[in-house]
Amino acid sequence: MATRVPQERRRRRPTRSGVLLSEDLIVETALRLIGEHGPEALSVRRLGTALGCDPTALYRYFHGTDDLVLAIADRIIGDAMEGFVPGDDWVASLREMALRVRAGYVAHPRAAAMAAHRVTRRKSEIRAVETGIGLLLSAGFEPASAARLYLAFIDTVLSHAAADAAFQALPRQQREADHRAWRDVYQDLDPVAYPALTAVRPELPGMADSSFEEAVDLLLEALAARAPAARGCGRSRPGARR
Amino acid sequence: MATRVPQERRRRRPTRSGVLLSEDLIVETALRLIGEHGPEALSVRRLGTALGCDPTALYRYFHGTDDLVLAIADRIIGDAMEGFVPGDDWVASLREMALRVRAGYVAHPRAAAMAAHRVTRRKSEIRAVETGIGLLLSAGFEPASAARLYLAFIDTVLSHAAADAAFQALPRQQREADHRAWRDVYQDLDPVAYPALTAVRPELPGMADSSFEEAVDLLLEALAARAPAARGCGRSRPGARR
DNA sequence: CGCCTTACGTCAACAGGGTTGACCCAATGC
DNA sequence: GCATTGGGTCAACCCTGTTGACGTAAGGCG
Repeated sequence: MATRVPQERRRRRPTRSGVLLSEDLIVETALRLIGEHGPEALSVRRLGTALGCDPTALYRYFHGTDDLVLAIADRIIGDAMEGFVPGDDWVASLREMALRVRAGYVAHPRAAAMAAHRVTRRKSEIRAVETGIGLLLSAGFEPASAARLYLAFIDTVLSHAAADAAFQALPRQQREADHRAWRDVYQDLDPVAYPALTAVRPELPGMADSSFEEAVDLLLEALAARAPAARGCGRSRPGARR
Repeated sequence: MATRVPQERRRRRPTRSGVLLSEDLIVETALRLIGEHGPEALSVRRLGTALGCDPTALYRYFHGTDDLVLAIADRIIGDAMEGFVPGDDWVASLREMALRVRAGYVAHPRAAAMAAHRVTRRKSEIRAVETGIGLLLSAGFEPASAARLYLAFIDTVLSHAAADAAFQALPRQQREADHRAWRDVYQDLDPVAYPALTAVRPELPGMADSSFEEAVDLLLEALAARAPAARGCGRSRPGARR
């Protein structure tokens, strides 16, 4: 099979059910499908029926599942960052970027779980990188530091977001089991063998919650502390948790 | 099918090829299989043939794929943390924990990619949590802070490790394409539309590398800065990158 | 020592997945 | 209006996890 996907103009023909396929329509349908019928709903075959076309028609638009996934990922990034304009405060701006990306991923857990660690090399991703590195440059970092630190920042954001998304993407049963684990298993431990866990026992149920914001805040504190145009050292926590 | 998995003693019978199955043997074989034949090699059926038994025999030992995955994950944690003893320097100790966990995950990419975000609720995981929280308590944090910050720390470590593992787990073709993206796509951008990216252009090929250590160092800096028994504010970078 | 129970290895089958090559119609360029 | 060929369709292949039924041999017990 020649999986040649010309992205020039195309010579589209209405599908059996009358729909005109397009890259955008496919990606949108994929996201809708995931949103409506849960994380497991994304498969070439189901996507085909949802679009009212033969599943294999998709191979005319994407080289394969992977290609489709990258397109979906870039769409999520684009939607999440839509309307975002970086403000004067670079720390606050990075923080908002982080929250937006995470929200976008959690809204599409299954897709995010597949795509979060990839390089989409598409429009929206490139724009986001441009914005982020721009913010660090505006903070006074050298180009080399800016690139390196942006990578550390965005990787943390993306991987945390992916973790949250992966958790959302679990079948309800497993999700609840993981959640209960902190209440159940970790509650009945031998105090002698596990003194630290015993000391923090009341806090353990909270371990099931996401640590996303705390992690981002810690990271931004460290960045602010390292910034040439420093924002001070001790007290620059950009936001309180909970 | 009654997926009842008694973990008491069992009444084992040699398999058709003469092997005596056991939970440990299955987990070890799974890890070996992944290590030898690549990330795609882990499937119930292949695991069955590797063990010299019918694939469905595994269901006598694990409730399903998920259960098996959790067992594998805990084994990885256990192997990675084997022989680790926390030292006097809590920052250095946390740093070593991070590096060990990451090394363990990257060594078993496919398994890690499936399991990194789960709560195994098994022996090795519990021991690791005990150690980590103990370190933060020893640093002088209140129990509530210790639990919360440990969560932020370990989630960052785990999700970064998972990201690295997920990348390793990609088919070679996709892995190389993602890697090349930073050299190719991101090199030929319009300087007017993308000033920041143009400013850091020489640094972009490095974006393909892992930012794990940088992120961990940033996080540990922030933790050290927040610690009651402070290690000082500005200059506590626990390790230099590269 | 030998029976009975039942754990557990095996087998066949099902539903779903991605991907392919062949087929052929109709939209487009000339 | 004709030739070209993009692209929608169909059938088929091989993979996956999971199940219920089946029977054999291991272990407890008399």
